[in-house]
Amino acid sequence: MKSLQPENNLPEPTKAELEILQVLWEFGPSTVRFVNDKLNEQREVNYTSTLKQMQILAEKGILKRDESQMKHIYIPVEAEEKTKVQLLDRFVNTLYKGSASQLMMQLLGNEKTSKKEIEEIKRLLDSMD
Amino acid sequence: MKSLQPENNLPEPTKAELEILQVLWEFGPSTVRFVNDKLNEQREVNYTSTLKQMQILAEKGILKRDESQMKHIYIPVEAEEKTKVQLLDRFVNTLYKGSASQLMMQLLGNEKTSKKEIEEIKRLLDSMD
DNA sequence: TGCATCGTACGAAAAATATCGTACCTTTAG
DNA sequence: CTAAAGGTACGATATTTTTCGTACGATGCA
Repeated sequence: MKSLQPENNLPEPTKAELEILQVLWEFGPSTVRFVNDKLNEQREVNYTSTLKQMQILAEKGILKRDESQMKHIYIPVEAEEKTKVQLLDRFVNTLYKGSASQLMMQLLGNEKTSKKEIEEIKRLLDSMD
Repeated sequence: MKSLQPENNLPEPTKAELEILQVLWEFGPSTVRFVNDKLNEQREVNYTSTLKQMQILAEKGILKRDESQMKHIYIPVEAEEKTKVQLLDRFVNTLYKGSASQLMMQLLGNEKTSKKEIEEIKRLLDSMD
């Protein structure tokens, strides 16, 4: 049986894994309890489910953990930026054959992208010269 | 057991499903045979696997098919743009809390985004006024 | 000390995805 | 007409991802 997973580098985080990463990015290194509480603000999840996920993430090398305390602290191995860049890169490649400007066009054409956002982007570009 | 799938609208195409959609977008309505051949240029897939996927896509309402011939022709229901916009939207929301400009910053900061791409983007923005 | 509370470990079930084998129908070349 | 080639249908199996139940160790405190 063939695999769809990209053989290359680090494994792509799954949806549930991303949810957890987001919490860690936003609030910094945390315990399972903390992450699970945050998740439950959005949807019901069992504590042990979150625990398991975070253990898996640790196995995969996406998180590391500090076991010196009884309450283990989990920490993302890679910085938020790096992981996001990686995901973005894959996204652009998959959907836009690597063309960032094509992606841009859709962002700009999207009504949900506000005038304010567009202004922000322009300012960014200008400041790059 | 809880579901991670967004309850809202149309189901998000999976990886394997996206592969198929890309072929249809690029080459227009096609037979399973054609799509499968294209896929096999990239990786080994059994004909019946592709067939099954496309049937599932049809069930989900993502593809429709013309059965008037023996060789069924599959056609994407939604236009390429619409589907991509939807995926992009979800992507921005998930990773950047809906901030398009934040996504932009990463695109621009990414070394893989060439000077040429950046120029292209600038031209785009200017032509929007 | 005894027990409620809060933690981790871990196997296994459930769900979602992806792949394939086999049956069987149609078309076509000979 | 018949066999080979090529098509669809569809259940079964694999794989991956997600969730949960149960066991059991630490801690805190009456």
